[in-house]
Amino acid sequence: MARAVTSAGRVVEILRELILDNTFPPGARLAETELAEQLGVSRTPVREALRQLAAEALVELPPNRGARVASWSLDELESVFELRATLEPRLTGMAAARAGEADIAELDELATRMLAVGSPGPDQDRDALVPLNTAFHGKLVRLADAPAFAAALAGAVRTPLIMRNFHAYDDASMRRSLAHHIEIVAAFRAGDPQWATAVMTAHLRNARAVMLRTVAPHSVQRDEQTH
Amino acid sequence: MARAVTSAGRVVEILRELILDNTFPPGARLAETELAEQLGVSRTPVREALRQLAAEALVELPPNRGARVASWSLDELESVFELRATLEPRLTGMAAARAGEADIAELDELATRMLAVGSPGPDQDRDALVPLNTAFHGKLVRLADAPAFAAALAGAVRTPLIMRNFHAYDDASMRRSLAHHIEIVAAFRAGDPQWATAVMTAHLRNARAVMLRTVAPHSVQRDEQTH
DNA sequence: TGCGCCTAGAATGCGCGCATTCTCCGACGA
DNA sequence: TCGTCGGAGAATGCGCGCATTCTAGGCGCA
Repeated sequence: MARAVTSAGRVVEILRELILDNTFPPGARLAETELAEQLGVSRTPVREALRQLAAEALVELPPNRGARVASWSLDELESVFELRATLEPRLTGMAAARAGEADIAELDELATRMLAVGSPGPDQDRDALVPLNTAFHGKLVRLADAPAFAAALAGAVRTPLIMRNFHAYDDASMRRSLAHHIEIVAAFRAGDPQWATAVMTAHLRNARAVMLRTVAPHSVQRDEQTH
Repeated sequence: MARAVTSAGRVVEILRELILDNTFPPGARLAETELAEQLGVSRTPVREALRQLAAEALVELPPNRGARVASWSLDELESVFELRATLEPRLTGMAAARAGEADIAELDELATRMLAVGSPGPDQDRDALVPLNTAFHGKLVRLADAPAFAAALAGAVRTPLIMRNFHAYDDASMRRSLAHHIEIVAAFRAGDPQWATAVMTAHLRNARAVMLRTVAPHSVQRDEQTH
């Protein structure tokens, strides 16, 4: 990602990363003064950054009451998956129709590397999966070349616990997930958008099942402080 | 809509309305100093508002270069319709499954009033359609009770020329559009989500055709100034 | 006449400080 | 003991001003 040239832009990137990393958990207070001090800028760029993040639904910003990291209820998380399950398969189909040889090779490379580092066993490295997975899905989004879809999806993916949590996968689900990437590449190679669409649907349903098992037991709503 | 209590919040609402109203056309410059003066506030809340609107993709905000109203290419507009055509039918189906008697009566009322004020003839009032139409679609969104869908859709609808332009409809398209609302209510009453889904798909395809006829002739990209 | 450099003006980026509002906590009364 | 009231401290809302960057127009030179 291109480094922002303004202070406010940098603060946005830093805060977004910290929120998605769960360094600031849902409900955590984001005090302007404190953040400004820690980041070495004045309150002004921090305020602007918080406004932008509020528009992205990453933080809540009630008037006169300071900013907190947004919380997602189970219903909302399910809704996010439902949204992805609606958008991504269709988007994958569009991508399949447009992918050239070089694109397919790139996806193949990513899927293969994910299979290598993600397969259950002594060499498994779940954290290494995150950037590869992001790259894979990002490539599909770019191939589809549908700006509004990309924007809508970006909003949906901007949710903690999503796209960033491979530790929750049991071995069987993980194997399925890795196989899906490979199969999507096969569908691309076969020039079969419907096949690709179907696999992506399965991919997301699998991810949804993992999420439900992870989140259902404990509550998602939290109200931690960070002092 | 609840009035914002902060200056920055009010500025956001005012600017958003002015942009969607096409008072500030795509490409128009939004100078902080000038806006602050006109709105009777300092530059600080204006800056924050512009940041938020930039996050909503309503304005472009390149560093050190001031804000301009975002432009939408034909491709992007088509993509917006594609997105709506993907989300709204599904969302309508969900709404159909949840609607109670009172909800259906409310939708019926809206659809009937739209038919009354929108039907071609001497009493036609295309501007009166806008709030009714917004209310109808908004009711569907609320009924579906899918927060992520609602957010994604809100982003898509925040585009000039969309949902606000009934003047572009020819008589036949207008009659179809009005009939669709009535038919959706019928599908709800019949408890048939698939029927509702299908009608909504047709509704959006019809709207898309109108848009293409409207926009295709002239370019959408513009670069006006407002001084 | 056309191209490039340079300067004046204006606009943005952001630090700073005061007025207002909120939160927390102790005192008072039921 | 519980609930209400009130004040001190802290945080937010926003106006203001300076440093930096961009833009426009004029001048010199090829």
